[in-house]
Amino acid sequence: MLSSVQQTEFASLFPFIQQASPEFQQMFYRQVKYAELAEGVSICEEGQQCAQLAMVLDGVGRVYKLSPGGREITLYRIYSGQSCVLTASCIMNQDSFPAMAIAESPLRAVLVEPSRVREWFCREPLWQQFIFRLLSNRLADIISVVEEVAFKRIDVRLAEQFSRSLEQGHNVIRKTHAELAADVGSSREVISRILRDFSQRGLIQSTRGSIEVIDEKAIIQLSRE
Amino acid sequence: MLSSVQQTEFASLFPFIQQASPEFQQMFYRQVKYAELAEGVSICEEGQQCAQLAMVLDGVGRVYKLSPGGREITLYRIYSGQSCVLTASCIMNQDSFPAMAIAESPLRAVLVEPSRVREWFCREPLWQQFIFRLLSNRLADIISVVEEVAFKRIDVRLAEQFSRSLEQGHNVIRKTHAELAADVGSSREVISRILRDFSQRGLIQSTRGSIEVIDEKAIIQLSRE
DNA sequence: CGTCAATTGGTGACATTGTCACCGACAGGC
DNA sequence: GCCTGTCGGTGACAATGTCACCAATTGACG
Repeated sequence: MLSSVQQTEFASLFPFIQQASPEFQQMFYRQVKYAELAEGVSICEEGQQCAQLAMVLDGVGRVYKLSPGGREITLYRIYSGQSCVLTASCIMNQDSFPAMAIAESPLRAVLVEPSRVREWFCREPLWQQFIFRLLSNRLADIISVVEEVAFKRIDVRLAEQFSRSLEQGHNVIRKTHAELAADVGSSREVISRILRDFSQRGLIQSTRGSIEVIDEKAIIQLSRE
Repeated sequence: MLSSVQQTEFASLFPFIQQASPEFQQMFYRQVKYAELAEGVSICEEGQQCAQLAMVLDGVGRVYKLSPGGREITLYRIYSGQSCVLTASCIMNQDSFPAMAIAESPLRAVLVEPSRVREWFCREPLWQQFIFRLLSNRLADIISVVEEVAFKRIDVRLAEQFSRSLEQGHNVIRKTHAELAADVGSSREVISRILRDFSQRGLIQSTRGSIEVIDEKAIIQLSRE
């Protein structure tokens, strides 16, 4: 059950709910739960059944693959107003989860029971459409990950990451080399070497745990290669 | 409109249709088309709107990404009883197609108009479920492609391909080095070198355009690394 | 404040993979 | 038999991944 404040917040982030009938809305809000997850908490483990579908109000979730050798690659991130499709898909098919998910920052979310997810999918077209859109957007996301990994040099992919930060107005990226490596699916040493080159060429300035973009134009140009 | 022979074939490959009401079945068969595509014909180009959803009766389709530099990587294949989800997903969302698809062997398929795909998705739960399942299975497929590309050595991935052929009872693989490269997302030269090693170690015997697996156990073991 | 352990980043050496520029061998059409 | 295009092979070099270290910095704790 959500409080009315929570309901308002939810409705502004998941606007499809506003188009539903008052009855559905009421039932929906009655049957879901509100939850907070601390940073770093695991949401879903590889191979597990999914306990619930999380619809994110605030914070960032990260879904990634882990290799036996300990390397990682980020598949996609979940921001507010989104939800973890993999969870949705494996809930719908009663499958096990093919990846890992953690709270990358403190998360506030609305949780839905698997049985409700399925029930509403059959009964409520708006819910159905929400889930379906999510799923097919993620499919596109992950295809672009394949493209990146298969075809692009790592320096270019790092530049892309930095460009994305720049677009959001952040020219300082607070990440360790290891975290960047996990994002692009490479290893720390490789990232270190590339960042050293970037530094020497005057593109960035790097300190422990954070990177400042100096030559924005050059970074953006590199990211387009 | 499908002939009654075609209807029978379709129903055996897409059994969900048998559970639908007679009215739906009738309407379905009346509103779809039968088509044959020659080997090598393009089904969908990158960035295009999808003209129709193809449900494959016979033959194999291949969906792949192309890099600017001319390299390729196979995302998944479409066998009989399946359908191209990407098509489905971009039809549903009226999106453009994020990859390429071609007929890898002569294809016989049933074609559905985009407007029907959407209409039935809203009206017929069985159709909905069929599309949804397809989509979420492909999501899992593509995630495993990411995993392969990001974490596995190419010799291992080649061995996996050969293992899959062996499982189907084929110890001769009729593919060129360039085709194998396109499958795993590498370049011909790399494949050539690895196959030379395989040959020298007595794992395979290779002639122009085809590869014979000699040491099945070793190939299977390598594929598990 | 000083000490210790964990985290972060740096490095050299070497294996794997990707790219480029070739070349020769082979097959099918004529 | 002669072309032409496809197929495969190769050497050289660049980019990336892996391993085994080490040094610097940070934070916790006494």
